[in-house]
Amino acid sequence: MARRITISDVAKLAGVSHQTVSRVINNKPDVSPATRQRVLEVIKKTGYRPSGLARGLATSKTATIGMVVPDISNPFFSDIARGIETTAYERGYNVFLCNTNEEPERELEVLYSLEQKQVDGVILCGLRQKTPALLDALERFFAVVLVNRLLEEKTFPAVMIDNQTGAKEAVQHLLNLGRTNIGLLVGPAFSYSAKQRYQGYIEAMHNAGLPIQDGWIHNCIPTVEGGEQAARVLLEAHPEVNALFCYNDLVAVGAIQACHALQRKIPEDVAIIGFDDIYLAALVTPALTTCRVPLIEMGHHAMGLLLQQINEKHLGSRVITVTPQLIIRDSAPFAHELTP
Amino acid sequence: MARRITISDVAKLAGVSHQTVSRVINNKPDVSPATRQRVLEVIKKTGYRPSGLARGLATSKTATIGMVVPDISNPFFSDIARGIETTAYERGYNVFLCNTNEEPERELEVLYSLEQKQVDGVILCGLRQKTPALLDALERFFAVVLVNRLLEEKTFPAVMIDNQTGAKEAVQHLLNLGRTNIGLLVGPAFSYSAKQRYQGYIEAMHNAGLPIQDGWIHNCIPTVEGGEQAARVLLEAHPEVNALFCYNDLVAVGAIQACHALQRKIPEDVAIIGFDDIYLAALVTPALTTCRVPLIEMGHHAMGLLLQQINEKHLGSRVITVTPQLIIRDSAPFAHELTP
DNA sequence: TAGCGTCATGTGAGCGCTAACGGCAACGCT
DNA sequence: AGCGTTGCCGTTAGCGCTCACATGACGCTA
Repeated sequence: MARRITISDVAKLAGVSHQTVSRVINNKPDVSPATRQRVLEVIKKTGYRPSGLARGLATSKTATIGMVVPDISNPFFSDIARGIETTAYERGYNVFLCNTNEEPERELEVLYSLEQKQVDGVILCGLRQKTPALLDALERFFAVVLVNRLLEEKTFPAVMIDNQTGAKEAVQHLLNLGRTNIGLLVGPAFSYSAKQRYQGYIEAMHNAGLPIQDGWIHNCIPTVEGGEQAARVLLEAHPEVNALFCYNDLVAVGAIQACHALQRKIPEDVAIIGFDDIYLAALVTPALTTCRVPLIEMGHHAMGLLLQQINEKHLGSRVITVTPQLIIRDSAPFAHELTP
Repeated sequence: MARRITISDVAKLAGVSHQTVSRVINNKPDVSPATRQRVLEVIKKTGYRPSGLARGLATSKTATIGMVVPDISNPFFSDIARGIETTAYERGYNVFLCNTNEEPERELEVLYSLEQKQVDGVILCGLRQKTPALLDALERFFAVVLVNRLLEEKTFPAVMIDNQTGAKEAVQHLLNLGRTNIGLLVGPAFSYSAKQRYQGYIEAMHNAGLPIQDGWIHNCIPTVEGGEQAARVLLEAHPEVNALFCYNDLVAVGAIQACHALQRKIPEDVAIIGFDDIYLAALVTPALTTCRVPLIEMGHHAMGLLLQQINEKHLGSRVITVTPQLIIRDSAPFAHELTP
């Protein structure tokens, strides 16, 4: 492992100053073609690679952004990450992907870490905490974008999902299917998205002139297991329920499992709709009707907002909202597709 | 956005030299308790944060490692990432997770990028390329660990799966189930893992004194769609096949879909086994029998090997091999569980 | 011819940190 | 008393790059 080749080594070998080498590697115009060629040849021959650390220190820019997610295994976040990364790559930025493993206290640690690395900005997906320390930490970044979460205490540019409209349309689809006894597995009690999806459910039921049955609405952990348990409890207590709108696809898969266990046919006895359209939704049996959230597109938007902030500096509380699209599959088909 | 507080600012305010501040933040012993306290108070009051860039430049160490994966959405890789990250976190290292989006040429770009950032080492999962340029790039890193891939041209420490044993046991399970017409969806033609899983299939069939039927063996793209297509073609051409061993769980899910389309009952008509036990395997219907690869454990091993290399420097061609474990579910149950 | 502007290149300093070495005082041992 | 060791702290230089400014040569215009 030899000592690294530096800009000074290249300068000596090319017979120019270190500044000329810098001009060449940064594509500055004020270098003669002959000198440029000579320097490029030395660079190629020696395999010289600029140090990103030194460049970052000198320029206060690293062309790197941080992305923080609660769980990289969750397709919801990994699809957003893909969108962010594609846009970042196109614009010459690297993405430093940090996973907090669903441990909220690690969000602060990760932010400190990213600050030390002097990333040019951060994108936070599904923020779990909002302590004063965390808000302080966010303030120290030049550019910040939130995804799927707003903060009342401080506004940042954000990319949001129109959860209410998505939920309303999902419930409307169930109503179109002739179902009026519609249950709601609403996800975590204090979840931002859950509140909005609940509002969408309420709106659709009101629009149809139907009363809200508290017994048909259950909170649940947003996992397959959480969904299975809540659906089982709800359906056992309320066998009249003939449709379920679920907080997300994982919860919906759990509800499918509960129906199987209770010998309830899907969609004949209970129609089921999820939310997100993660890749799993099309692979389970029956294939899941769901609200597709354009996750990769959200990633593009988030990176776009961050770049604007980095380049223009004042974006205030700009919010981009994406609209879910209902994807009809077997778990809640169109009315005419349902065998009588 | 104020100018960042530096070590010199803290030194002035605390009335000491910058070197003393450095000693304090690095927990060096040769500072008096009174001086240390004074400095720590200034640090807390000013919110000073050391620059990781400057530290990296001065020490040639960044306490950061790179991890390269072909597709972060694939649970196989995201689970390995979790294992890597847990071990890295415990040892004070950050993980820079880089996704090549299944574009092999991006592997080289990502490696250049990681080199600029002067990461202390890299872990490469599922390497797709092995060009001379790529090998050169790998040589420039102080520490390198491969996951699920070896290179003939150059040895690096690696974490491997005992694909052959896993495959042999999966096929043995099918034989125990009384199936002798066992098909193999073998994955990509030039895949390292595919060759070993093929060998395991051959070994088990030979052990049972059964001839190898070439028509029962198909290559396929390692996706759900690839598996669905290959299974359909194979089962249509060879309706006598009553069991399928599949390259991985995604391919197996595809095979499940093909059986449904062909009105072949699982497992009564065709028993199916996958490989990996990604999270999806337990959620499809019927739940998938598969060889569970301890992915998180692989991540722990990979990071462990990398740390050894960073700290001790000469690990040669050390290879850790993990053994898959057969997980019996509905797609290929035990013989006594099969209804006659 | 003199002065000014442009082009190409070089010199010096600084970004923020750590390593290496030096200086000084206090203490203990011979 | 003299020497060596330890503890504490400070000064200097360097890591590898970029920015700012300076310099010399050349060409053009008044």
